[in-house]
Amino acid sequence: METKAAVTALAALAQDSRLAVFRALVQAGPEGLAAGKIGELTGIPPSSLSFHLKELSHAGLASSQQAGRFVIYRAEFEAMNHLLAFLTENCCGGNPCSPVCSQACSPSKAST
Amino acid sequence: METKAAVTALAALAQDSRLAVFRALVQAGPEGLAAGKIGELTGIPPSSLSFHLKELSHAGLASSQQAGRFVIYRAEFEAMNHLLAFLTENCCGGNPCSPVCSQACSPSKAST
DNA sequence: CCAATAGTTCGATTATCATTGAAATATGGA
DNA sequence: TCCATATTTCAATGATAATCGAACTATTGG
Repeated sequence: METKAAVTALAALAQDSRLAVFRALVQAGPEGLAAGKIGELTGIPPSSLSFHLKELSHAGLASSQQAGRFVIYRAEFEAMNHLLAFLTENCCGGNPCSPVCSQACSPSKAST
Repeated sequence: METKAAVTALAALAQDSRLAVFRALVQAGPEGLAAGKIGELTGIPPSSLSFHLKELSHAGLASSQQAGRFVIYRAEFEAMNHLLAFLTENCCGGNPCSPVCSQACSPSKAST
């Protein structure tokens, strides 16, 4: 991941509403959430929400899919992983170290 | 980690110069870098650099220590880990999953 | 085709942030 | 003490971002 993409992604997350939206999507998992449901969970008004969802999508951290009248949004887990990896890349000059070793979630195999 | 701290940390990283500075600090490891050295590595002019270092420190992502004429800056690895954990917290609703499992650096024990 | 539901776009306003030269401060050595 | 080196503060400027009501588009069912 290049610097520019990382900055864009970080900027997308560096905002109250968008961080709340993104975390909701992460917690929802691969099934995603309809825009309306996100609004319900976060209390963000529709026009603002749409704006923020577009930002997240544009940053590559979320994707959308039309499903009838609804638009389903999903977290882009791979982009997220790339971002985390970028932030800690070559930690401590590549020498054996332990400062930064995040363990995001259960390492078990996906059940979906 | 609460939302506010996370937004502050993300905002601190969501900027070209600061991201470059932070990554340099991560790669430097626990020994840190003098401000001048960071300027040398990144090409950021002193006044700008000082501004950005203050932002990173204020966000809790870096710390500083006076050492003679120099000021040594270090990445705050623990804050970083908390941030990464916060972003992926309760991933997929806590169910066994694999979407987000970053492996930041060698899991071996620190040698420092 | 019409009404209802789901989301998005637009636009005007407000607020916040990045940049950097010049001046100030701090430290160490002769 | 005095100078050179290292870093920070100040202040003015320019640029970018957040907010949200109202109007618009899209889809479904009757």
